[in-house]
Amino acid sequence: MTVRTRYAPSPTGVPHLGNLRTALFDYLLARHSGGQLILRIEDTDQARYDPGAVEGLLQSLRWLGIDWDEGPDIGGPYGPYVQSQRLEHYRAAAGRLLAQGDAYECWCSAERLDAVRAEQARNKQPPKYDRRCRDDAGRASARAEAEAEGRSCVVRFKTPLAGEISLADAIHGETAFDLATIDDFVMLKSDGFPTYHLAYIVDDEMMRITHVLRGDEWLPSAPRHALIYRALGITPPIIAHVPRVLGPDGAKLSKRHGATSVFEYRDQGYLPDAVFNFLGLMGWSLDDHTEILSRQQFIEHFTLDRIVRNPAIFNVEKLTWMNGVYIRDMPEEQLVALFADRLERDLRPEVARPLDRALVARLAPLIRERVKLLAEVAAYCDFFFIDDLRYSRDDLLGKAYAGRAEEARAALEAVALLVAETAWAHDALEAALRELAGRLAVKPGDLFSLVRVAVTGRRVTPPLFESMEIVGRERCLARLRAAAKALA
RNA sequence: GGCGCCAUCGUCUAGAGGCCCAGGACGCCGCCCUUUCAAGGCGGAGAUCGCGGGUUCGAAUCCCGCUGGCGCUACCA
Repeated sequence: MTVRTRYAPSPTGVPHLGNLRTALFDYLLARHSGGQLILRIEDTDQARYDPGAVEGLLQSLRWLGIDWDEGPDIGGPYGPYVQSQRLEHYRAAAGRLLAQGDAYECWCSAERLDAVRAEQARNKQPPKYDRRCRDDAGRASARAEAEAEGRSCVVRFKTPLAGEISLADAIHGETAFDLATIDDFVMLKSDGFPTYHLAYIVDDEMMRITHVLRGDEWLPSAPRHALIYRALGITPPIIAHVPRVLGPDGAKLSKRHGATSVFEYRDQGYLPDAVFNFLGLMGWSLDDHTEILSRQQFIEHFTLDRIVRNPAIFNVEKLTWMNGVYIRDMPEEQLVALFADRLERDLRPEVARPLDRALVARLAPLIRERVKLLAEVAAYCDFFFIDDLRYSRDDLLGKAYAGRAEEARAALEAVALLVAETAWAHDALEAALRELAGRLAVKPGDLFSLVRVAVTGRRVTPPLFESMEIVGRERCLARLRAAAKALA
């Protein structure tokens, strides 16, 4: 039997990292076993429906490099893959359940339901539907009221009043639930749309899904699902309730923890490979030491039994570290393209575009091991592109030359003289400046710092002499003289 | 209130009775390298394996209880 997994998000907002992690697991499981990943849109909540969300969902998956075999955009043999287009199937299933006596119509008003729950809460009772419509008499009177008010009904499952139902979970094992604690839950809403419980079961069955991965917040509803499977005569798929991804304070990941959408990470310059790797390790591990895994390795090794049970707290610092690893390990050519694109976006507007790729290619090796986020690139190398450097007098003088502007000015003049005549190679430049430092009786590092700011406008830069070599003699000279002049 | 899930360094995790007075990674601290910053190398601090009982010659690993955190308890998913 081929494995068929599905990722079935609700289009209710921006794609969330936690959800994406589940999608990643679905993808990995499918690819590991040579099966298929199905994408299905669960838009059964008309109130929360966000029309732009589907496109965002698709984009975020594509960005992460997760591809699917059937879905709303590409179709497939079991379509449509959007639940709002499959209402007839849910109605048919509900009809069957009704006919079998496993469900009943409930005509109670929302107001009555609220009142019942409020009363239960006052009495410290578990809030549950009081089953007024479960028997014919109650239903008839409720129906009369409803029809007088022009309301329609919902369809509820007729949960057995007593007994137990047990269910198997691929991660949590077997759990038994007391049926007495389970409500007569709604399967079909009054607007004709199904609830999640009915819809996913009908679809998974029709779409031949073999493995269901979902957040473990669904675990408490699983016995309801077991009831539906049984009543419909469906053999349940393998179900795995995966632990969730939480914010740093242990609460549900939300905007106040910083970025929750993949797009924000993408825009900051996190690489899809790094995010993929990082997410793949949230709740799953290969062994006791492997941190960096390629997509292929993930696919090769991913199995359900190595998913942990406890929730994972999202740790951006580790993601950032990992991103740095990916930047350092990336093929040169690819990195240059990435840097160039990013620079074209981040550099001051007066810098002419497109950028000189050959120049980017020269500077890339100088900064690649310093950059953890693409967003940092410009700060490391903007001086290669900009001549109008902006720095303060204090920055220029630094600690070493603080209060000794005249000495600094003289030193810069001397450097300029050397720079004008030294062979244009970083090692020659370094040798010359070291020698000058000796003559000036200053520490080489102090002199270099002065020159660094004069030439780059920054106190933190790639290696100075390699940078100067790339900036070029004339531009270096101009910058040194400008700095000296500023100190005069 | 009811039901359920979870519980190893701050964080991600390894661990499926002896290999563990608990290993790796991020982060943190120190040293080395060094023109700044990184990267890299070396070293360190950091978990009485939530607590209490069992079972066992022996428990992070099995059982029970407790505590804590979280989730569900909607005509949301």
